[in-house]
Amino acid sequence: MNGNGRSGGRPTLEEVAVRAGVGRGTVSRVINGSSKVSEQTRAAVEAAVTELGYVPNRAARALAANRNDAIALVIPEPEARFFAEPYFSEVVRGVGAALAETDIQLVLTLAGSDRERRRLAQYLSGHRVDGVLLVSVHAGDPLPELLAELGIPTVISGRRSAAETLPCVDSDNLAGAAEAVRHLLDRGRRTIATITGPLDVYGAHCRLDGYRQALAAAGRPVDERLVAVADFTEEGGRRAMRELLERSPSLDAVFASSDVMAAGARRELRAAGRRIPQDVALVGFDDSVVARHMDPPLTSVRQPIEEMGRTMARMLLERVAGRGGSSGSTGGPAVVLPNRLVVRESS
Amino acid sequence: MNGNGRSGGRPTLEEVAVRAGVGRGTVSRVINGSSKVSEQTRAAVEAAVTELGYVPNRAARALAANRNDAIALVIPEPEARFFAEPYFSEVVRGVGAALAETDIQLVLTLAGSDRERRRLAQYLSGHRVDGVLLVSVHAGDPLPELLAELGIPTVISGRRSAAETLPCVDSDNLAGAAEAVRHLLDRGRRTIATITGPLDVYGAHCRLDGYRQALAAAGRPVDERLVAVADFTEEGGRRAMRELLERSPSLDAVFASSDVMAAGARRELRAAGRRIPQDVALVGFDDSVVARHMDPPLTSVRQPIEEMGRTMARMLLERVAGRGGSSGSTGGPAVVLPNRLVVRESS
DNA sequence: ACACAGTGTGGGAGCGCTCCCACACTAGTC
DNA sequence: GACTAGTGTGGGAGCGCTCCCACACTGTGT
Repeated sequence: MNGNGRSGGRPTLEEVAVRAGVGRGTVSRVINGSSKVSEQTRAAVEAAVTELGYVPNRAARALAANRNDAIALVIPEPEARFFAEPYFSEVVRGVGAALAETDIQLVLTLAGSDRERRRLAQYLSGHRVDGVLLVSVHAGDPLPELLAELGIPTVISGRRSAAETLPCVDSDNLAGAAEAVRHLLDRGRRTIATITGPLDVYGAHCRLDGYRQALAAAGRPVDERLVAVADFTEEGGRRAMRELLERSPSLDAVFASSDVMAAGARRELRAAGRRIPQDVALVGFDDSVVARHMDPPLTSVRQPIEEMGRTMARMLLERVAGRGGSSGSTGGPAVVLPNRLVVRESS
Repeated sequence: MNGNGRSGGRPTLEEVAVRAGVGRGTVSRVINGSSKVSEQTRAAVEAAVTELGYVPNRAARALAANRNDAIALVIPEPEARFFAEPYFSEVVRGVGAALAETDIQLVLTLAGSDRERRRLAQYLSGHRVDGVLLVSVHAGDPLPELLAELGIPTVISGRRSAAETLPCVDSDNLAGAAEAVRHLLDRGRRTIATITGPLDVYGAHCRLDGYRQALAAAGRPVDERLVAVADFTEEGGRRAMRELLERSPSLDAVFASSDVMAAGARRELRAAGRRIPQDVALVGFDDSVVARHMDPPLTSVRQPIEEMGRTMARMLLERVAGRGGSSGSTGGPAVVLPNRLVVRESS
């Protein structure tokens, strides 16, 4: 047992106080940026802090203040979709950026099975974090309600329905999809099909609505035979494309609700001897690595994922800070960020 | 101000003790699985814990025990290479898996600039995590030494040199590269070129060595004109490919030290009118999304990244637990995991 | 002269745990 | 029967903070 870090270890508040010739309370006030400290005293304390290299002990602070200076990012691990793409890293980066200025830790939590998710709720109830960020929550997930009951501030990514009640950050799926379709129309495409995600996923639903609205706005009728529902997988995209080609052989453009499905569609189009973009223009959604490296590179709708992460973190911090008081935010708790079309050679 | 969680809030150790009709010390012993508790008492305490739904307060425990039950995963944020690929998610997943059984938190830390990294060291020393996982550390990075000085157990991913002194987990870059080259030889390729990463990166160096050794083992001379050094970027790969084609127009295979560079090489090969794999076989390294979605799909060396993460976490936990004692591990602190070649249509 | 609010400051109490010493009780030894 | 060693247990002390009450000390109004 060598030095356990106590004897001669990190300086404590008390030691700083002695050094500065003031009381503990005063040092605490300075550290926490409280008012009511004379300029002179503050300077003396700050000097002592610097000299001693004082860093507050997080655990002690948490214990005394009943606050943790930590938030959790809960990730539904089995969700291949979330993990596969830059999505994950970008969200993390955004959240990290928002937290960089503050003194708040990011605790990562992988919630795999349903059992693990329940365990997680208990874990979180140990009041180890001040708030929770929930990514890609499904409609039936019990976690959000559980957290609400526990009184833990929560922000989720992506609305679960049009009437989302929880604070959340989403991208404008409808507008993004509409822009993609408008782009295809502008390029002179006449028969634009779409491959959607599962329609019980709200985001997928919105993208389909965007497709419809863009066509309607251009005075085009929406032919339901040009709509194929898939499941966000490559194989699903492929199957959907096959269906579409059978139903409407004359199509000259496809808007897929995800890049991965677009990749599947591309394969099927190739197999059918259609050239991209000469015969059929193809647009995806997500602007993932897949899009950039596809052959030809895929035009895709880019979500501001990093910014979404940043926004989520900021919203959560606001909520954590203002807990109990009037939540403040006027209107709904949903922030919707704009998407942007990245045009490449596939359209 | 509604309930602040104190009045009638979470039960404390004391309350459990009263309920079970024992002392605080005894409950603590049961909670921490200590020996020296009679079976009867243990049962009584466990019953009380369940009835009350007791969850230990992490902060209090940390404060009293001078331990945190948390480790940090430090990520060099600006490293596009780390962030771009599934690498990140897979490491996190592996680390998460190793931690799932334990009660240890994963704190994510993004260290951007060098300044931020220094701040981080202080942060880590004050915000007390029990250990640190460092991913993709460069040769000149001061962080590992800083952490050693602070006495914080550390495990890094990837050796920085052949004589790595820190505990680390790496994949067998040399063997992986050798396998890739052997595969090309088996396919009957005669003139195999390679595109390497920057040779001051140890891993890149190893991959080049693997290339050389595989050729040597097959009794082939190594022609230095078939070696082009790049920088792990797509554009770099492209330039390197151009060079190679100029120097050795008759090459019929290329082993690139990363998928991204392979993607660049592929573009250049296409531009030069070479078909893949008929004219030139192409093999990458990393088995990233890029590889799977390339056209044709890219044969690539797959690193067991998730397992590396798991191993790192386990090593760290071991070190955290056995701090001060004889570190135990026989021999070096480096664990090297095997790579695996994933064969696809590009070769 | 008095009371009074306002401003800075010191320090007690306590957050919920772990550590460890003290103690009761048992069982074996001389 | 007193002495030791071992086993299970209770509870004091303290980890390093924040919270908040008490106390100067000042200035203003009566």
